[in-house]
Amino acid sequence: MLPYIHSLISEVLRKRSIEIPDFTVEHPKNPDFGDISTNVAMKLAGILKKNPLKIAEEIREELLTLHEFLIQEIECVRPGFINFYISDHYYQSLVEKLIEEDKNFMKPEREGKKVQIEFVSANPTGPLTIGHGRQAVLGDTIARILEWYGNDVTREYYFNNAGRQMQRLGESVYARCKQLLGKDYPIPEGGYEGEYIRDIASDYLKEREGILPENPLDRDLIDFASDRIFKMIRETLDRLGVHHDIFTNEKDLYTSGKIDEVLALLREKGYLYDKEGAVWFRATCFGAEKDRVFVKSSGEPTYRLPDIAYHREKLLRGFDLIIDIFGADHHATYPDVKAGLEAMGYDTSNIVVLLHQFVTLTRNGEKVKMSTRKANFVTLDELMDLAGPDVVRYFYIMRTMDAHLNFDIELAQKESDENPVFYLQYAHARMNNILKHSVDKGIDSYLDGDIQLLNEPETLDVLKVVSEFGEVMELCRRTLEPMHLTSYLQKLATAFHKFYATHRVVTEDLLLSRARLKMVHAVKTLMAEGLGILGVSAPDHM
RNA sequence: GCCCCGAUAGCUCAACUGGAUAGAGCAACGGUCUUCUAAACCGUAGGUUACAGGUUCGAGUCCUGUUCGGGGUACCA
Repeated sequence: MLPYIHSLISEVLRKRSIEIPDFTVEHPKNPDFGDISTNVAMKLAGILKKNPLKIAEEIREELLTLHEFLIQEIECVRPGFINFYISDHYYQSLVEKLIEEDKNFMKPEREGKKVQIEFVSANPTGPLTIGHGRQAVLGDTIARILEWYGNDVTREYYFNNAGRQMQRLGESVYARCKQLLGKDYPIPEGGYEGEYIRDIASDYLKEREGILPENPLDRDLIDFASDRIFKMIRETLDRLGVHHDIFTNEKDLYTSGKIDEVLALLREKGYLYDKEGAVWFRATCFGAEKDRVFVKSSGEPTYRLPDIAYHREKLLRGFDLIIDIFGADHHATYPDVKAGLEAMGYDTSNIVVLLHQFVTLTRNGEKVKMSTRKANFVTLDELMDLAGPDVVRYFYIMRTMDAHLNFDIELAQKESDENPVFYLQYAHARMNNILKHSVDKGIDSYLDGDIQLLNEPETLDVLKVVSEFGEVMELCRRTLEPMHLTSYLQKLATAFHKFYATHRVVTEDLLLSRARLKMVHAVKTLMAEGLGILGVSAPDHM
């Protein structure tokens, strides 16, 4: 509806040969200002050097000649706003549209882009934490939104199974094995101290019949440990409803020679130089303050190099859009990756980096400091034990990724009432129950209900919220912020609960009952669709 | 020092590209179930949008500076 009004106004201006300014068409916060409002006259006031209210009146006159039946009334107000009142008929018609289009309600033409989205990407050194959870849900929900638009989305997990972290993991398991064998053997400095390490050590000894390799950095030991941890990670993600299509590991980039290719290309373009035994990249050519080391004097690459090689692979794989989701701590690294790619002559404009702020955990009103190494964290699994996957998913995307997320353990543990998720699910269950009740009452069909009977304010308010669905989805896609959908569904549920409280659906009045049942059916479809995009279940009973 | 995020009701947070009287939930207080689920609804109360300037018809939103909090700024990942 908003783009439609926008185009109507543009048409009027074009007809009058007035240059079209950058103006907004929106739903005003205050219902006294109509269903839709535009500031076009005020934008034109400066250009035309005329009174904005006068301009508004002129545009209104012109619009009235169009005899647009969807618009009931147009009014011009104080500084120069033009407010539109949309006819009830339009809102009522949405009920039929929703039933007819079902899951394609307000969905535009298939976009058909190839999208790759990388997220979570935690190295297999321990269970996923609450911090990883935010990224998992954020990435998956963004993927669902893009899929809704008919894009082909690849969910990808990139991990490092070759570096120093893996060595520390091996050493830690090794130490635990030694201890299990009755030896006094300390966990190395910077090693992993979690209980899961002990379990892995115990299983390792069992499966290898008590034989421990002599070298703590033994490949078999490390692989055993990382495989075990990866299995845990995948089970956790599975439980959360997050499924990656591809797992890419850093080790393969070395064995396949991709790292060397990048070095050769950069060398060829003249962006590398040797200094103090290390290989340096001229990051300053791309706006960085300092040049960066790509290969240490020890001969090992820094993390930037495989990151660049990996992203080069992504570009070569031919995606229309590449999305990376990182925690705020990565904010300094992605400019280097982009610089490296540009140095090789690649266009990085289709790479979008989304940074989310951290998750802080509070327990008894105090912040809990988390560290995987020290194992004083709450895992994502434990969180799901407390609150269930639906609540966890919802909580993670309730907020913009730009803001810190405060996860209150007490609140998560609390039974339902304070959980906004239940509010939505309850609305859905209620709608389902009404439909079920109508069957019990012997109303066998309502799809031929007369939508013109849906004319009370509370009923139309529900449909007004329904009318905004397309705009909200568009907003989610544009900003890649699923949060807008959560607040929309809250709004939808509120409108419905209010309708429910004022109007009884199934009554003696059969015609009215049918009309209302039809609306309930339609809104239930939309609520289920919205929850589905969020990856939250829509229960029929609660 | 420099870079990135944030600061809005007692608490957790909204406010779509600058729009009209800054909104929800929780907590507090008061109402509403013989009728489709009260996990709901209605009402009361709660604000100098961290601070100071600036830009304009109009600023929570944009610009500059300040304060506080988080994260970066490695031959760690």
